[in-house]
Amino acid sequence: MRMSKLLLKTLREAPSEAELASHRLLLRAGLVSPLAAGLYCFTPVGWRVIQKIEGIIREEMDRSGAQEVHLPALHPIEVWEQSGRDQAMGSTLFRLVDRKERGFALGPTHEEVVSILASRTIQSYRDLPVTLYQIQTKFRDEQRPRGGLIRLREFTMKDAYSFDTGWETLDASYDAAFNAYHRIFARAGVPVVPVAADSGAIGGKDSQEFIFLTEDGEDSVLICPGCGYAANAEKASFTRSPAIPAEPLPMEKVHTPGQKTIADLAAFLRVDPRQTNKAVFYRIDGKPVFVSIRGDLDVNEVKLKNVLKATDVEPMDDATVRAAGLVAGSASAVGLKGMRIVADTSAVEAVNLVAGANEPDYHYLNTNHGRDWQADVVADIALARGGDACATCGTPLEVRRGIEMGHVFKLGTMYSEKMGVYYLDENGERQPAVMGCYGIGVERILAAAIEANHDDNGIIWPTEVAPYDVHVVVLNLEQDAVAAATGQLEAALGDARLSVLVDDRADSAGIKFKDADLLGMPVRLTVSPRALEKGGVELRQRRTGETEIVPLERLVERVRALLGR
RNA sequence: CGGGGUGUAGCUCAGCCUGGCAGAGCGCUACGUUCGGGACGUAGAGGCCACAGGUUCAAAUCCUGUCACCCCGACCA
Repeated sequence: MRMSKLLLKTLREAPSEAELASHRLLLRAGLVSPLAAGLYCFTPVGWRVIQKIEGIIREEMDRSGAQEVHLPALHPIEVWEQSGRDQAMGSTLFRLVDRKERGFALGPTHEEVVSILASRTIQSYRDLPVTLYQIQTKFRDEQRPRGGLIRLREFTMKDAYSFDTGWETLDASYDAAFNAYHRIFARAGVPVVPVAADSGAIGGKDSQEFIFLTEDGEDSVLICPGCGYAANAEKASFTRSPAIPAEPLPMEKVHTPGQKTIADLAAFLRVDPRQTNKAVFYRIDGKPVFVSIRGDLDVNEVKLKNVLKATDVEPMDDATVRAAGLVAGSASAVGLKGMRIVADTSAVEAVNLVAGANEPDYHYLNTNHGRDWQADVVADIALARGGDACATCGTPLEVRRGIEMGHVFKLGTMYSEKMGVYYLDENGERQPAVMGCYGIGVERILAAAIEANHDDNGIIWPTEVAPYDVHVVVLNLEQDAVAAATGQLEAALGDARLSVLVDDRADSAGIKFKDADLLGMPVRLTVSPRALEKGGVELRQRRTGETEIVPLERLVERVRALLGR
């Protein structure tokens, strides 16, 4: 490709809207152009990278035994009603109506549709296992698109779905996808760590996210430097610091004027926060719920949601708090009636806790579960934080930020049953297929590849996703020797199936070099009178900055070696 | 949806406080000179100052409302 013909406009300065390095470089290098929040146009160079990434995904998915299909992005709404997820998805689902007033949705994911396809094509255990995948545009009306390509409203996902006869063989399908994912991210130049993830209310079993660790990430993960345990913030388990041991003492009411927070209360009474009982009010699926947890801990709303098998958890609004007779700052489960009480194990195991007296400016000393109050549900609903002890080895956990690049998930039979994916087993009995699902965000790989591979001058493409293998800077193209060498080199590289971008523009050398650095092809060649005098063309590696003069006849060999082909 | 910020040329921004001809740099077009790290000269093109309403002799500027975009939180690839 000759740059004089290429639709590409690089920018000297990045648009002010961009904060993430990847977002800035995507715009500066002219790879994308914004259309609206969460919607981007890809220019020819940007699109080449997307295609490279999709190519890697196809190769690795095919290699893992998965089969590519293509499903509609436009779904009759009935499909979503059948699974019940038109409710669960809520306003994330883009909805529309056709000319006959029939309801449709733009697919945010494809469990339902792939299940319908599977239900018609899978009949016998002999048809299983099978893994289907597609590379498809997804639509989600996100609450907040952000970070350039990190969070889009229209994006490309490689989504795969496995169908097995049982949980045991699902493990093999899951592992195959897991391994394919490692290879995909490695080839795309994106370092990832798998972390345990929440499997949600769908009732699945194992779930892991592939996280690209970066300070600018939107997710928090907890990682144990001791044993390698890693989980996202919602899922992470940890060992609570021990309760302060004591013999139960009689409950006692004390005056605590103005003490509303745990910190104030603990200081006022000169007790450890672990010696207090924190009260948090929620509205869960429309009903008030009282949550009790030891004062030094916080509530993990995802764990809470899962424990109650709820779909909607939100803090209780002030009006409801008042209507329920709760006294914010002095509330506790002691004597509480009229709502469900959920307690973290910490609040139940500790002895002699300070708790609210449900009366302004008064608290009780020495409250004890079982004697003074009774939880309806006791469970692990505590949020892991940095510094908390690893549940496995006790080492303090570290908090890291990251971006979710992929997600693998053992779904089980929920969709099979709702969408009717049944097979006949060896005994002729009808069984639901056991499913798994596996997603990768294509644009996110592009963004993360840049995030992980750039310097102050621009992008440094990992060789497998670079839009072109070689960037040729031509200086003094008007000189016959330079023009001849350029043509010769272009042909030789082309014959060797290497893709080449030739900067034949009538711009100054400085502009061309700056653009070459910004665009980030792994190998830059400079064809110029000066280089030709030295016996060849100048080869510069983008990543290291090393330069060398390479004779034309040895060029292909040298470039191949550098690219690893 | 809550909180914060920004809307002026393709991009970065000044002008707004204190109302009075719409500006600079970069980019773009033409010609000439340059030609190994974002060159120079000359001449140009390019604007509904986000939108709507109001105040005023007069609004980019003051007031009200709306919209869009970005950032921080709850959701996800």
